[in-house]
Amino acid sequence: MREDDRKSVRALGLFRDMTQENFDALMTAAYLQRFPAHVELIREGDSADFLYVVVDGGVELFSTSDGKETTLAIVSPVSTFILAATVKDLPFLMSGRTLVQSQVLLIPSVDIRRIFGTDDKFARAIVTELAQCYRVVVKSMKNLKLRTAVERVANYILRLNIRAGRDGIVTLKIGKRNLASLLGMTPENLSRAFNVLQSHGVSVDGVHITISDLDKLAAFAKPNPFIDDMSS
Amino acid sequence: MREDDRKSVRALGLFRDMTQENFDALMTAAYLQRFPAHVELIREGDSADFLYVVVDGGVELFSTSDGKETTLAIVSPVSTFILAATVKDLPFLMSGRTLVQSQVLLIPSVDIRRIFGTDDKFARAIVTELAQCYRVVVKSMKNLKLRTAVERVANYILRLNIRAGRDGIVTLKIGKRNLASLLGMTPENLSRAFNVLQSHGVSVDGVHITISDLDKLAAFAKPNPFIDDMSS
DNA sequence: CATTCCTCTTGATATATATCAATTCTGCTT
DNA sequence: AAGCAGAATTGATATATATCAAGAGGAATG
Repeated sequence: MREDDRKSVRALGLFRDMTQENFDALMTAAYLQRFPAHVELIREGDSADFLYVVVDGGVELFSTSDGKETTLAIVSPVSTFILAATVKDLPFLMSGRTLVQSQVLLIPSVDIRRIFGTDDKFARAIVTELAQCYRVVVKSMKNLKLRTAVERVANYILRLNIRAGRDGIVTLKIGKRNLASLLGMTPENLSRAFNVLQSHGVSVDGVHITISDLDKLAAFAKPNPFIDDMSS
Repeated sequence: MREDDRKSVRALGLFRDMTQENFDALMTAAYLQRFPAHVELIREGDSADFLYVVVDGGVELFSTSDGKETTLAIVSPVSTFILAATVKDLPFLMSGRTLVQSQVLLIPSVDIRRIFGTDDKFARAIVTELAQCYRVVVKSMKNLKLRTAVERVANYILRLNIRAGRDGIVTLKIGKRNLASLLGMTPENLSRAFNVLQSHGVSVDGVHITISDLDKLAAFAKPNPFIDDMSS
């Protein structure tokens, strides 16, 4: 494992405050692996033997039932996923596959649970992380139940814009097919949503989105801090 | 606070393992209050000054945006709610109102956070509880994204049946208006969903639901353990 | 450079769900 | 017991979203 990869893992909220000794123990037990694109890393229902950390690339968390499939989250570097299954030692509720070639750190769940029992700072960090995850899903739920498909797309663009520096020029970092599934709609409908948003101050050219009239877009999207704010 | 109420709070996963001393400290700092039906206990965006425990009655957690409203959960006795906001000291993401006359225990968040820092067992219990909450919302999300409205109703009936003893006779414990909102549909559509389910082995008379053909219902609903199992 | 595959887009249509309006039902109050 | 208010149902219709089918563009491959 490269030194700066190790540093970026250490910098995560989850690992930042634990003792150096315990962090080293975790890293020694862990495997850093490189996977090609479109490889299934975990499958819904499997037991949670590892905590996963996306070090490089990107992972899609999705779920399947009765032939249908939906994307539940996109995990970008550097973040962990399936912490809840790991700490509860219960089967995964989601499957996960690489979107592109990715580097993933696999930390054995038994080590996570052992150190959770002995390292107060780590235990506290897990609480913070889980609470954060919970709130993110709740927001996502509200987004889905309280907004139409076009509104969800509009607010997604607004959130991208904030993360990209509020200059009105944003680039889609995931494919439109994935984005559609994440937002709970079909790819065809996403295409049409972009067309609708042309009359609300947005123009889309491939992965490049330009917000020509931010006020107009915001007036349509009606962003809500308790759905869209990433920080709280 | 009555002795058996105190006992049922103590029996909750969250409080079961903490020291008696710390539990007593929490209970001393807490207020047990009785509220009439349809009283708003917490409002989205307010700061989380208390952790709430529904001791008796029932509480609806809901959210509002741009004039629309949706029910996110129904909390039955004896359970806590808004733990995540409490431990992170962040604003509520949901509002909460009593459905019927209810007894609610309010535990000051500062005491929760203080004892979380000193009581290992309590900290561990919070992790378990948050992980559980997280998994429940994820399941709810999958239910919403992977199923049609009628399928959600069918699976809701199946889950009720399991909790009620699998005898094919279940009773709705919440109003149909609330149920519709919880399942992400209109009351009119819930009515029609019940009609559709008549041809799949279900008959509905007011709050009384009879499953006349469990296999037929299950064949239609296609229940999925990673969405519908309460225990995992 | 052409081919192929894949994603994206567009149009036509079907289905799911919501809305509006009108009753009916039900429990509660007086 | 009559009346009332909220809840639930039903029908008619509108809107949102999905599906099916076809075509257009783009990047990888030979």
